[in-house]
Amino acid sequence: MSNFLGSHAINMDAKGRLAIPARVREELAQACGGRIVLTANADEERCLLVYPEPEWEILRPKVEALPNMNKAARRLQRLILGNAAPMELDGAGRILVPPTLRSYAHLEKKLMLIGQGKKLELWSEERWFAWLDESSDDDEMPPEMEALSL
Amino acid sequence: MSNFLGSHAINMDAKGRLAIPARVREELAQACGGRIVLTANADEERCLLVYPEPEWEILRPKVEALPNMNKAARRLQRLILGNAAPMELDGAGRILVPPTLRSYAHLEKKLMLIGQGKKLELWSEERWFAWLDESSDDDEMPPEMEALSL
DNA sequence: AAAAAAAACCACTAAAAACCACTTTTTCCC
DNA sequence: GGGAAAAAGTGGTTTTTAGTGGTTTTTTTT
Repeated sequence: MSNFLGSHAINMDAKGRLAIPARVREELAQACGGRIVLTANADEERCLLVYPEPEWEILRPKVEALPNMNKAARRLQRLILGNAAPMELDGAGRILVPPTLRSYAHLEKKLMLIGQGKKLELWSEERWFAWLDESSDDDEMPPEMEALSL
Repeated sequence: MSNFLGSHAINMDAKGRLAIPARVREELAQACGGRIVLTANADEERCLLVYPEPEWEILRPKVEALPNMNKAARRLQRLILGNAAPMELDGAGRILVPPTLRSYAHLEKKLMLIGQGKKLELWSEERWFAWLDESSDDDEMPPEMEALSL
């Protein structure tokens, strides 16, 4: 199973194409033959999520099965399913980010690609660094997190 | 079974015709030979729902069978059944949205078609983006959702 | 029967996707 | 450490396909 780590600065060209860094490209080739699904992140951080297709196919049914008379569940479904874009890397190892996703995550030229284990996150560089600077206003931790010893 | 994903910007012409994006058109052709049912969404979001006919025929009896001494159930029935419009794509892959549904969902020229798994949602572009910007005022999550790891 | 509206058909324009070539950076070997 | 070769990243061009708009024919209504 894929295990994405580290962060990479990348540039998007005028057509919305972005070259996946070679290291990541190799991992993607192995995990899914370059077949990925790009979608919106559901929480308040406006970034995109990059799933290898097999990973996405684990997540998708869970999201579709949520009880959608519930408002929070509907929102998650609309964001995750409603923004999902399956795609393949082109001959030069690039992907074309659809305009709707580009504007959702406020992507301009300079981007950051962040490894997150089974998936990757794609941020506007500006927003990534702004987020890093945010005070981690002490939110409630789930018990699994309380028990961690880093 | 059909599995609609992603969002598409589309324009409705002066006659109320709207061209289904080619990707979606292919999925519809496969799922139902282009035979769909268009109806109103029942929750507070004023959008339309697009069902492939087989999918609709699974849903319809369930809605009809609801115990309609209940006010919420009656409302659901009136909206879903009372607005349902079966139709087929025309030769150019377009559908003609009935005027009543057009006004229900406040559809003007610019629309968004949102994949939601077994169905699609059709929004006024303006309303879709307004909804995206809404704060996800922390509604109660169903337990299935609490347990998700995206 | 005529006129108007709706539906089906056809043609043109624009945008997206695939292809190709060049430049820059990195790595390996001398 | 320098040079050469290979790989990676970037940009442009061409071809195909999708979207848009107009026209004609058929049906319905007055």
